Amino acid sequence: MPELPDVEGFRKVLESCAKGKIIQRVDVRDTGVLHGMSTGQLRDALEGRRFTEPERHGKWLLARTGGPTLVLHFGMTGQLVCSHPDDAAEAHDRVLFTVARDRQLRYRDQRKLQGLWLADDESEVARLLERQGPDAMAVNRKEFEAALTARRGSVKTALTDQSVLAGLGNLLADEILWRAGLRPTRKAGDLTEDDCGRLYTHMRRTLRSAVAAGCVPPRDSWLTGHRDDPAPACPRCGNSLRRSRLAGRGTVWCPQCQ
DNA sequence: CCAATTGTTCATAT
DNA sequence: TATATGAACAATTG
Repeated sequence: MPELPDVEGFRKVLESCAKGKIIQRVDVRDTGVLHGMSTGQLRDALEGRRFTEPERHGKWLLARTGGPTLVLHFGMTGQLVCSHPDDAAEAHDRVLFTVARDRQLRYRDQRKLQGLWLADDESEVARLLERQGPDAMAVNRKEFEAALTARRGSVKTALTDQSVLAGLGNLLADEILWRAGLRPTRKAGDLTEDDCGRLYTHMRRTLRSAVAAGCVPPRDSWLTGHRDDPAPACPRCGNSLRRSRLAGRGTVWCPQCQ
């Protein structure tokens, strides 16, 4: 699930649930999600600290404390939820942060593809994010165009490559390309200035709606709402959508509109 | 048992 | 070097 809009939603969960609150207790129920630290090290680093304004870059969430920064990635199935400490932990609640008598932030993840990192200072934060391109929400038109046209591969591969542009995943890339009327297989380097402009505009519009919804919404008018239909039809022209495989991922597109 | 799944990374091939 | 591909990671579903 988690692409940029989902992670932005998790950032808001962290903000409303825990910003300004002191971390009273850290409970690790599954050490498999900890990267490069032990339970004790995580506790020692965070307990007694206060969560400050959280940040997001691409699909990464930075939980700052004024001291060490907790860095989170949600893989395909992770989420961040705000619960009551007395609520029974669910099977996939991996780490619990008690921040008030009645508030507990939970890192929940079914598959444990990513997890939690701890950065002692800004240079360690930078090291963790060093391979990330500009954030898809923050990038300006010129940077966007420069990043894309420098690529020789397909435009979909470029859009989902986090080192080119950070935040777009498989669903968003298909959705944006469909709206912009561009085939996923088009070479990024062959895009005209007009193509790039359209792509940028649709990326921003799509992101804005998806961030408002907290996910890439499976609406009827969106391509995403039909990609799992048995015989998917294009919500714009009604023709059958085509499925293929690109960059190792399931890709859906409309041969008529794109 | 097989394939597939929204993400990332690594090895290998081109 | 840059890019493409498939495997691996883990867990679950069809």
